[in-house]
Amino acid sequence: MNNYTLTEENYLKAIYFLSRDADKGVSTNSISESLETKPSTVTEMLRKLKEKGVLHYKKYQGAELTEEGEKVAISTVRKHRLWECFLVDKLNFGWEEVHEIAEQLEHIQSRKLTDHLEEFLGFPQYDPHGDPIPDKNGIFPHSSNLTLDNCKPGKTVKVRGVKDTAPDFLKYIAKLGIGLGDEIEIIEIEEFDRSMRLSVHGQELHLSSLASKNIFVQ
Amino acid sequence: MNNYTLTEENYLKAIYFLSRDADKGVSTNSISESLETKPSTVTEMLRKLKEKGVLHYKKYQGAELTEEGEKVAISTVRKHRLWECFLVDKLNFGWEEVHEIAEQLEHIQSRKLTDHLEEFLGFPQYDPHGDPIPDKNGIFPHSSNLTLDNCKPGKTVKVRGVKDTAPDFLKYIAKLGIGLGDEIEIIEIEEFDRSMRLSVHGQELHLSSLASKNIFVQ
DNA sequence: ATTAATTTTTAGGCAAACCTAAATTTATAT
DNA sequence: ATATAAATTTAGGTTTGCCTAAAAATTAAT
Repeated sequence: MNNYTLTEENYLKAIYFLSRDADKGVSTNSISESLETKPSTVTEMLRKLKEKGVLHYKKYQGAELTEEGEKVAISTVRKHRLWECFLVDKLNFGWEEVHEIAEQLEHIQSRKLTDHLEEFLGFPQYDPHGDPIPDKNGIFPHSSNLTLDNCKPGKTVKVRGVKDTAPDFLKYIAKLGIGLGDEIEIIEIEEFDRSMRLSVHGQELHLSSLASKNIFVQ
Repeated sequence: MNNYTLTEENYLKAIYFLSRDADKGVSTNSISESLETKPSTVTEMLRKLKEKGVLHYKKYQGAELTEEGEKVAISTVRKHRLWECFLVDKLNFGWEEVHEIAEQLEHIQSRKLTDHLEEFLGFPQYDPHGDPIPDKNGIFPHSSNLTLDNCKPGKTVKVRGVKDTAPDFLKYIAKLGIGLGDEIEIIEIEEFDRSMRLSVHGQELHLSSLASKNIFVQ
């Protein structure tokens, strides 16, 4: 998880954010725009990062992070947001002036530093801009409002929790084979009732919008 | 004063410290040793830094910082030591494990960050190793302000005076064999009461934190 | 004062990240 | 279906900071 250059971390972070919107591979051009480098530079970097095993990449097909790549990206996001908390809560910066400084601080390498900082700040769950802060295992606070019904077809998401913990509901989704940490692929959304066709563990199933609104995902 | 790369800052810092010992120009070899790079690399860098106006340099004559170069070096030292205070005082790091992290943090560029951090820490004058912290104008605290209780195990310091000159106290330390100009080596600091085990004239002795706070050292 | 040893510099290269310009592939429009 | 446009990749360069090996200057030793 260590041993990535500042530049590599920035590429991984950019791809991480871009892949939330576009649900195919992230395009060379979009990365180039986001990082303000030329597309040719991005191509070169993608080949290198693929070699390193942090992303999947095929010529002209765009990039997608591997698990390792996502770990690095999330760790960088975590550091960025914790430092923003520090700057605003402890050093009295305005929330609008901390981004640039946090861009530098997010690359400081010391796991222990990050964890101690988090403790010192009282384990904040959101940064001054309201963005969620992943914990040391890369888990985002699940009250982040992203529920399954907000996801688009084609997306694959991870179950992070449920809003209403009524036993009946828990039993219901358990029966369907949906549990914490499971990967759900959204195949289709029925327009008239917002119900969903999903794939979980290779099994296809159907979920009402009442249920999907109650499942927190990431 | 801005716009120096991480590497440049490290060269300037190294030359700054080396020039305290050697009072001629700082030699290529000593810099090379200090930074663990090859002498040829140093030569190249010296030419570049001379161009930038941060040091004087003539072939085979060694280097000396200009006023601007010293400013940059001192600013870097200031940042390093403030961050060390932060890590030890706020994040509960041990004083012996903070150097490496501070080496990274010292290169974060934001004047405002440094000054806010200093204020947040309560304008400390010495870092956890007992080294003086220059203020925002690059002025070091006069060393007569350093008291023994601010020094760390392993350090050897010289007695420069006492804060409170009550006769009882003077008699007390005289009895222990501590006098003006004496060299004191700090062997160990007892965590719970900040009392110290010292070595003076090869003799080992024990001193309360009340006493150590009253002794000026250098 | 020469020679030997040491220090420093020069010369030529390498890797990381960037660039421009040209070629190629994919997507779009008639 | 073909032509055009857009996106992407390839090819060849640049700068920063590092390296090794060889040459030159300085310092030390007889």
